[in-house]
Amino acid sequence: MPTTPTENDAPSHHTARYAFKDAEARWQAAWDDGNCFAAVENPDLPKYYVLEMFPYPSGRIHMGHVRNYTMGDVVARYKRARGFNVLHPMGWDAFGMPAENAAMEKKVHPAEWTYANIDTMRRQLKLMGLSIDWSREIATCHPDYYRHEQKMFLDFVAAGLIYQREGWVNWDPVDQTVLANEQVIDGCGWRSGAPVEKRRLSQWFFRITDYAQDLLDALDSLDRWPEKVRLMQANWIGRSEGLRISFEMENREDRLEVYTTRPDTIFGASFCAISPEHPLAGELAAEGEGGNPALAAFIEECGRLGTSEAAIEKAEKVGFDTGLRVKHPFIDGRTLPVYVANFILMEYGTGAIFGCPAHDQRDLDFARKYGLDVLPVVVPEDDAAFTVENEAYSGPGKLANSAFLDGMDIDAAKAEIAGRIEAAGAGKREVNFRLRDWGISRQRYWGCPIPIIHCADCGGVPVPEADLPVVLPDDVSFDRPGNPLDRHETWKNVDCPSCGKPATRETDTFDTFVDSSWYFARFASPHADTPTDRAAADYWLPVDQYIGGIEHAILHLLYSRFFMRAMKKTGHAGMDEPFAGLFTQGMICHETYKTESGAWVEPADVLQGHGDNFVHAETRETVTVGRSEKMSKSKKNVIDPEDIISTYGADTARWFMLSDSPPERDLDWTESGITGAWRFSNRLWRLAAANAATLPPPGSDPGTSDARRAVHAAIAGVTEDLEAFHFNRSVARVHELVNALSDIDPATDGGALREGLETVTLLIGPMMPHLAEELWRMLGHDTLVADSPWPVADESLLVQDTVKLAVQVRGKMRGTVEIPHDADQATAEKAALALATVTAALDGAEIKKIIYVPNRIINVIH
RNA sequence: GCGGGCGUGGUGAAAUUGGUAAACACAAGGGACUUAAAAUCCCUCGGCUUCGGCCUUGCCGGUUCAAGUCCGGCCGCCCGCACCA
Repeated sequence: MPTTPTENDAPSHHTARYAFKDAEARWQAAWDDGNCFAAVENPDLPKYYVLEMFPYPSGRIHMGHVRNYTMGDVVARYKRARGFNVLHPMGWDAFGMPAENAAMEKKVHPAEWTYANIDTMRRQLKLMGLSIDWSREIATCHPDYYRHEQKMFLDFVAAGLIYQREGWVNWDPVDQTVLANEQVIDGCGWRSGAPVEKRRLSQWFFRITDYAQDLLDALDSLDRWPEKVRLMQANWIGRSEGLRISFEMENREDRLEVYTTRPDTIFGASFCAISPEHPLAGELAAEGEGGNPALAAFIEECGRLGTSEAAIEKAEKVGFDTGLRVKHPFIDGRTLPVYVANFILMEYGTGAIFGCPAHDQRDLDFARKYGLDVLPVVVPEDDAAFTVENEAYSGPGKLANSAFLDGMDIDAAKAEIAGRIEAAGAGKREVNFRLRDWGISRQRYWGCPIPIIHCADCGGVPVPEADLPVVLPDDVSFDRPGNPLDRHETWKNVDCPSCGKPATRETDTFDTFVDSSWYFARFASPHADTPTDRAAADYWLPVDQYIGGIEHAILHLLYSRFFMRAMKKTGHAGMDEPFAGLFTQGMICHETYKTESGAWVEPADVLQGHGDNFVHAETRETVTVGRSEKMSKSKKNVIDPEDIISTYGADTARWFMLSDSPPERDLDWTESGITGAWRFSNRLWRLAAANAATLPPPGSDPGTSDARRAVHAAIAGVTEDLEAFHFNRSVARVHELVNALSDIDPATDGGALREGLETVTLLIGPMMPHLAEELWRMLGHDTLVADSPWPVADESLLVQDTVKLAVQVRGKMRGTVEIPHDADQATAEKAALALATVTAALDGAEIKKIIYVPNRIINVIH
């Protein structure tokens, strides 16, 4: 660790330091006393809702939070200064697994653990000096919050937005719960990292697929979202246009429904394949005398292989010839074998395909393995000798070997087949989505109870509204794995609200992503008796600027978009899209250290020896410096924000977070970076402290000094950069301004220096709010920067009388000339041609052309 | 495999969207102040140079009066999705 700066050293102007500890506490109290950041609906003012993704109360804040909330606070304070009625709230995403893990490991109740963490993190966030309306604080684990979630669930059920069904689910064997598709990453649970298994369970689902098309189309309207996030969502929704074809089967009355996006390749079809979970597969295994034991065994084998997603990905493509054959729809007398194949997904399309090996790699692998025909039916143009060996061809070309399609391009052939199939009543055009309905049942205690009672006679009965909320029981134990609600007899066993007979509560709780799918709406009216107060929600929503990590590009951001639509349908909100503007920040990275034995080492335990040699402080093992990676406990490369804040102050931490790296990019935590920020805050403080006493009073004439141009250029520049989220450039411009102010002679240009110091104070207000208040007071003001309007640049000062014009000869730089601003071409030419370097470069040659871009460049061509 | 992004000094980066490449900072080196250190202040800081200049934004080519920026082709990293028919 660096030397801790001591406060209040010698009073010399060269060595005195900013006493940040006292100042930061003092100004935070002043903002509280002034109730500065309380948001009140006011239809006469333009509103601006700034929101950072709310934290999970894991224990302590980390650097990612500091960066996230600093950016949000800059936006909130800047917009306030620009006259907006700003809403900037904070809350806690407080349900979830870590609380239960803590309960199991530390024998502490999840609620107690969670609320203690919230207290710690609230205290830490307050140290940062954020302009938050704390009166709107919410925690999703509190019944005052989740009772409204239960109410909306019942409304959603009534509106047909929710259903219950049994189905295959992703089961996390470590967390002992179901995961949504979005929560399975590379075949493993997003939290536990354990390989996910397949289980069949009864689950509640949100009908997000009903909105697939709308969620896709509306992405175009989100013009203040990163292109990357919109693209990721579009890919996730995964729209595909194709054709459902109904194949006639030999010796069977029913038909085989197949979905394809390549109907043009129908003449190249050499087999059909169905999922092991397809009903037909089961029927064929059971039919006839004694059934088909080999097929039944194959299906069972697929089920066993398919217990983990990871296994599926590595599994070889295998099939089983059922002996059944289907008739080719366009070739009389041609039939195709029907296989059961392990790579066909029941959940997509119809769970059945036709295989065209020449134009699909999977089909080709399958055909080679089972000796099926490979007939190319799309041939690239100008390739007479085209054949398919081990690589399927999926590029453009003309149809061949395809009867009436021959010579067509792919699109025409698709249309032709679709038209004929539809005319014959043998299928129809169909749109399919990759997106699945959102399964929200979790077999966990620490979540919002699903307000349903299961009755043997009445089925799943909604809990009557009068009985809401269904509150989690406190008396639970975590000495056994599984869900304690399941074995809580008095909580679980209740009478059916419909018929009065004994019944049982649903013991599953909501996926915590449900909690975070509407919290932004609750912030508009956090104390309302209903989920939302429509007047408040209609005033504040949508969130104008949302800020958070890219890791939520799909999960949280897609769920919330769906939830907003569901709330609109049930009258709880009036719009479709929750977030008008989205900014995704980069991560905080730090160097990693490893011993020879491969163990990670904390930066504090590393000693630097000679040059680039590092050793472990205790063991003296050689330590190698690894590449910079995302700060994480497992890699032991974390820096605790509270240490930094207590050593350097919140403003220094905030300033460093905004400096150097563009906010969307990863930021490398460096010791020198934070000390640099600390030195700058002191330098600025000293500049003001050294001059405050002798400056002319507030409101004095700034005079006509040239220095004023730098002041107003800084206003214009910082304003532009903050609007565009270019915080690192704002920081650079403030540096430039302070450098310029340091050169002003207070004796001759005191008015200009006052204007400059006041301006820089207001400009850093959103970024280093405590220091800004301190300087403002020092400069003789008794108002708060937090209540002060943003400075306005004097346009007339931005235009310089003369400009330095770049001079080129045939595109090569030859020097610059100083000419009047907006000078005409003749003036510019005369000045340029008078330049010695220009005459030398021309060497008497005839000038053919002169290109002149006023105030920028002049290019002489010979 | 499919989709997307990125590549600029020792380092983080900037470049008014085609118009003086390297702003601002960090690190480094030199100096001042100091018994000394810290803090602070000043200077140097892309490369080569015969001191005239020449070269320089991953590599090759193109468009243009002019290319870090636009187009084509390579190379290298990073991210997302992935048996989706």
